[in-house]
Order: sequence, then structure tokens, then C-alpha cells
Amino acid sequence: MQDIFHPDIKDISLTNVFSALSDPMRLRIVVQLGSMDEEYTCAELQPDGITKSTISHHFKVLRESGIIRTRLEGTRRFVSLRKQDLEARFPGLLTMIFALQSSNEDKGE
Amino acid sequence: MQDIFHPDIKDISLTNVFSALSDPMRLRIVVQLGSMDEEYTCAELQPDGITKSTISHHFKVLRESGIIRTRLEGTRRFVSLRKQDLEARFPGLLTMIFALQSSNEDKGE
DNA sequence: ATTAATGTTCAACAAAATTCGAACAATAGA
DNA sequence: TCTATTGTTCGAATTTTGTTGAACATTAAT
Repeated sequence: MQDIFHPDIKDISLTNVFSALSDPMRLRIVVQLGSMDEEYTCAELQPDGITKSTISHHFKVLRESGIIRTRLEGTRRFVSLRKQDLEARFPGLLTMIFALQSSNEDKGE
Repeated sequence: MQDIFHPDIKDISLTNVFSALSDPMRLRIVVQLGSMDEEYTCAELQPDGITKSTISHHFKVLRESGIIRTRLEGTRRFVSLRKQDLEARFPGLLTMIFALQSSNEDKGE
């Protein structure tokens, strides 16, 4: 039932990462995950007015593309950015994304 | 008829750029455009087995997302990377992409 | 054993993206 | 004025993506 598949570093593809980050909601999640070195539950990152199944779908996309890691603990799932892996695979990508956090980018436009 | 719309630098959005680059064919075009400081005609960048209408569509996506610039000359159109604009807007993005050119990324996987 | 909490999965739908061929537009050249 | 060249645009078909509610699974707590 629970696959919780995480691709190996070498299998993280740039096109898949770009595809995952092309959705405003997912990009915002990544920015939020990067803003603090902590884990979040899925519910904590769920925007208002968005259903559980929707956010679950986005986490799956982010996880299968190699951007986040999911850890089970009881009934909850903690997600975190694969910072080191992404930096090793695509140096500078996260840095560039976080730099835009201060400007006016990640709100879908 | 001919719009040839190019978004202003400030209107280039990261999600749109990621979306444009999430397609393997378009990413390959960008890599090829970046490998030389030259302009290409659309036909020169057309992969084997791909129709004109398809490649025309991809150039439109790249242009409207702010990644390339199109210049008319006679019946041909020369396309080039908006290197400076992209570097100003998303510092390090192109550098990161071109670094992968040497590795084994940009072939769809 | 119930009940609650946290997410996933499934079926369904709507919207968007990809691809193609045919038709068209604009220019260059004979 | 024809004709060739280069590329766009317009449907249409197919595929992918985003979203939701209902049902389910798993664990925790009572």
C-alpha cells in the first residue's frame, strides 16, 4: 500500500523537477519548506480551500520527482526538502529559487 | 497577424519558465541555443521526425515565457536565448542548466 | 472495541498540453 | 507574375494534469 518511493539522486531528472515546480502551489510549498530547516506535516502545508486529496497529489508529485522526502510517524507524514540531494544534482537551483522568495515571484505570477 | 510578443523582464514568471523547460524538446533547444552565441532559424533547431507546426508551437511557448527572442528577417525567423534577461531575473538558472549539458541530463530523462 | 486523526487511493470530470496535417501568410527569386 | 521557402495558424485527436468527494488504511487514544 505505502510505496513512499523516493528516487535515487542520480535518477532525479531536470525536466521532472521543472515540471513539478511549474505549479504555483508546489513552488510555494518548496519555498516554505526551504524557509525553515524543519519538517512539516501535510496538513500544515495545506492551503485554505484546498482539499486533502489535492494536496496529497501535489506531495506525491514533489516526492516522486525527488524534491521532497516523506517520513512516516504514526498517522502523520512529515515532509522535508531534499536540499543536499538537489544541491548535489542541480547546484544553485534552490539558491536561485529562495532568492526570489524575497521578491514578488512565487504567487502564481 | 504577427504578434511576436516578448514579455518584459519583470513579467517573466518562474512558474512559466519552469513549465516551458519541463518539456525535453524545449530544454534541448535551450541548451543548444546556449551552447553558441548565435542565432538559429527555426528549421535548424527542428529535430528529425518532428513537424513544422510542432516545433513552431514549442518556439511560441519559449518566446511567450520569456526564454527566447525571435527576430524576423525575410521569410526566416532567427531565435536566440534571452541570456542577460534571464540571468538578471533568475541568477544562476542558465548556468545550472548548461552545467548539466556535459552530464547526462537533457535527453528526456 | 470504538472513535478520532491523518493521509492515500479511486473514479470522474474539466482544463490544458502535445502533436499532426492542411491551409494560410509573407517574402524572395526567377 | 509564378514559384519556392519559411514559418504560423487552425481544427482535431490524444494525452496529461489538476481538482474533488467518497471510500479506505493506519495509527493513536479513550
